[in-house]
Amino acid sequence: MYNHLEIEKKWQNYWDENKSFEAVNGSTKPKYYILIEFPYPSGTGLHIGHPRSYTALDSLARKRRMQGYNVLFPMGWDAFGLPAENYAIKNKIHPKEAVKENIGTFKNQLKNLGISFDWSREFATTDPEYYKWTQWQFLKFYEHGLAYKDKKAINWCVSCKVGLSNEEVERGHCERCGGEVVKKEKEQWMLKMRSYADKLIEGLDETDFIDRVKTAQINWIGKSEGAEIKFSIDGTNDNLVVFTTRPDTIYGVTFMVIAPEHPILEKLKDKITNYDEVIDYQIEASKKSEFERIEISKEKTGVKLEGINAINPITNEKIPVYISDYVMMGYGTGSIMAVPAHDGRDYEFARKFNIPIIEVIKGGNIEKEAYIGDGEMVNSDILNGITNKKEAIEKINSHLENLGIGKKTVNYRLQDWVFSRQRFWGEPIPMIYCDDCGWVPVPESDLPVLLPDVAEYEPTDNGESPLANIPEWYTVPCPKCGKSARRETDTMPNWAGSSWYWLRYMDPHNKDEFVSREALEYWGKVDWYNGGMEHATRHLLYARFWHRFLYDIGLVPTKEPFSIRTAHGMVLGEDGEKISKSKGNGINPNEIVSEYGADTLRLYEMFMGDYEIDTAWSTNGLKGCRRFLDKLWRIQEKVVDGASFSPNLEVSIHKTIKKVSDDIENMKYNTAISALMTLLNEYEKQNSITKADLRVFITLLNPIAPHITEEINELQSLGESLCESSWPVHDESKTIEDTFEMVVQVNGKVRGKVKMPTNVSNKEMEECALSIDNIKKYVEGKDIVKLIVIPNKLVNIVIK
RNA sequence: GCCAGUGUGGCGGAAUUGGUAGACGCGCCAGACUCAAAAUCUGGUGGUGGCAACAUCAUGUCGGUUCAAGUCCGACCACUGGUACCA
Repeated sequence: MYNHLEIEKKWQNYWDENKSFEAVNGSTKPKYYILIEFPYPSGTGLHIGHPRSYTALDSLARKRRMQGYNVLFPMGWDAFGLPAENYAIKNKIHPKEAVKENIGTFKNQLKNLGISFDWSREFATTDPEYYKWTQWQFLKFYEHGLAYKDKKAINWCVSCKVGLSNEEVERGHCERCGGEVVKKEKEQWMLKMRSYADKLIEGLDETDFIDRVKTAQINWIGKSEGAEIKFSIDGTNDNLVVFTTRPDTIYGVTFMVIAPEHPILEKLKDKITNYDEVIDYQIEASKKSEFERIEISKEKTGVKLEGINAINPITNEKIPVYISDYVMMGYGTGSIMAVPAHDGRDYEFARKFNIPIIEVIKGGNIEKEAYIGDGEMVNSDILNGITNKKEAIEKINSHLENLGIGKKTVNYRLQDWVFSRQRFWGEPIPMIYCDDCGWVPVPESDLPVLLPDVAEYEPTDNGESPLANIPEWYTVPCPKCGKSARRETDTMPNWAGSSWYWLRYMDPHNKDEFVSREALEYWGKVDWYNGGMEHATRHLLYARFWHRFLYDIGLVPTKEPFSIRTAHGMVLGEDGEKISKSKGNGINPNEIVSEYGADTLRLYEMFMGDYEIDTAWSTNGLKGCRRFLDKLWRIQEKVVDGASFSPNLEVSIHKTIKKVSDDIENMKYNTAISALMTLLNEYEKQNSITKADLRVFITLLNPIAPHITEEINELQSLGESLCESSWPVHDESKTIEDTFEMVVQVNGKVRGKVKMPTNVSNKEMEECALSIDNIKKYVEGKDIVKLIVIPNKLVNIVIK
């Protein structure tokens, strides 16, 4: 048994005092930038899941340093956000006080884990010196026309009283509080992320993100190619433009549907004879929350617009127009051409409202259901007889284009980023509204726009930010004309500060620029970025958009911010369930560290399973890891002088160097550790081991269990401290055993095993295989059809 | 519905990418040490049959390819996460 409390503190102090992990800008060593998502410093401290990703990337950082890299492995705090604000409301203290306290707790916990962060670069997104530059970058978006204010029906969380982006809504509920989300018309600052949709898709080619992250992003952006087609309204000059991915089915259009909120209704109200009914339906639809619209209304509802008809531009037939909430204003054009024969929703609607159904693709039975498969085109004039969908679409597209009634277009699921939050604890949006000049940006020299020190942080009931209650804060002279004007009182979303933080780490104390050009050029891309899967369509998308914009305006030298992106699995409770307060299945990292030591916790979290996959916590498993470290501690009794490996350990050592080196690169820490366990078991069987044997072992283990390995290194005087040593390199020729166990199969079943010298000829293997008693038993009296020999592995005898 | 992931002993999980299924760890059983316990050490440990050698079954299910399949192909089932009247 060793005293982990003493040893771990000792080495943590050593690293601090020696600045062992500080990165140097402009060093001649090759650079390597490792990043983990900085945490939100909550009041409850570190979660047992945090050390999993932190240790993994810490191990990589420590290995890279030993491999001679100038490693940047920074840490900071994503400290704006609702929890701090809610805490402040409850306890009547300024959120910045709560944040300060929580950061202290977190930092202390991280230090106790021995994570090799470069603390000299630490900052929080709530530091005015930092958010000054977040505001500055917002002004750049504004300057380049990518930030605009618009009145839009946005997602509104009823209980937080705050607008949310699409990315923040989960199944119709607020992702933070779980409260109901409704649509609400509100003036919002928006960032034109949609115009970056293609760049965000293409940019993925320049990254090494794991596939499931790439797929999640591509799906979220939701690119869909199709056509816009103009349908005129009979007897008017008005048109309805629809978006469709299947223009080839246009001959099957028997009605149109428009969203209840569609602006054309207002325009046509004099022609619509049942306008009262329309209004009733609109009111009904607006009362439904997004959630209800999806979950409850399986049954199609709608109202026919009496008194008007649309004209199918290709057949010139009159078709009815309906409003229905199954068509959304927010996607496409808010109106569709309905092809009931070949679309499930249109089919349902047509059945309910007794609308004719025209088959245009052969292959299904339209009496029973809509047919969505491929087939021969029928009832389609110029398209008749075509069986290839692509061909049909191309033909009709060019036909429509020639007639001037349609054109190819692309639609995206991705929306512009709703960038306003009606909250106190966020970066103030640096804009001023003047009655005469309109929106005027705050001059750069006036940045940062600081948050005021006040006592009340409650949002107002009319949906305004708490800042709207503070006239002495928001009343300012217009920067343009000097007249009294009003600051924007909304603040930025929580995602703003995390959309460029990796850049600031490169040059965190710069007072003149958000980051210097030299630092940007030197550090380039983040080489390896790790974070949770839950951020694949949120933070990671915002961050890439933001960075790409900075690239486009020449502020950063790389198109994409991150090269490798990995995602860790969650640590589940001992019961296999997601850890939550209500289940009471939480594990306190502080207790684990003080009882078993940081090395044990680190080792266990790396050993518990595949890094990418969720795994249940097991205190017994943890104890097993401590047992391994105790064994390592005891192995010191066997050490004798010796500068080379023990001859009977040499092969195992070289194999282990290779295995551990490869496994760390591939995030397969669990098998790296099991290889080390196997090697230690071998060491234990020896009467003595050399200093070289021990030194290489603790060097390989050091990235994962840095404290105990440094201590043993010092106690046994094995060499300079491990954090200043080099990573061992294996000798391939020494990884080969001189014997192997030959497996002998008969018809693919293992029937015998025998030890053979490595690299014997195929012939010798065959002969030896056939001489085994148990094999003879099977082979006797049978014909040998084939003999398959895999050198240094097996012989398979195929008999008949 | 669609997209992604997962499915292997009592448990967490391995399997060199088509070549000994179950590495390593946990748990359990037996033994050693001890007055005793803990700790530690040694041995055993997928099921079934057998004293044993060995045989046989076994990687969610069913089928296929192959000398050989956890791994490849085809159908399906279950769970988890994401997403959704997306036209």
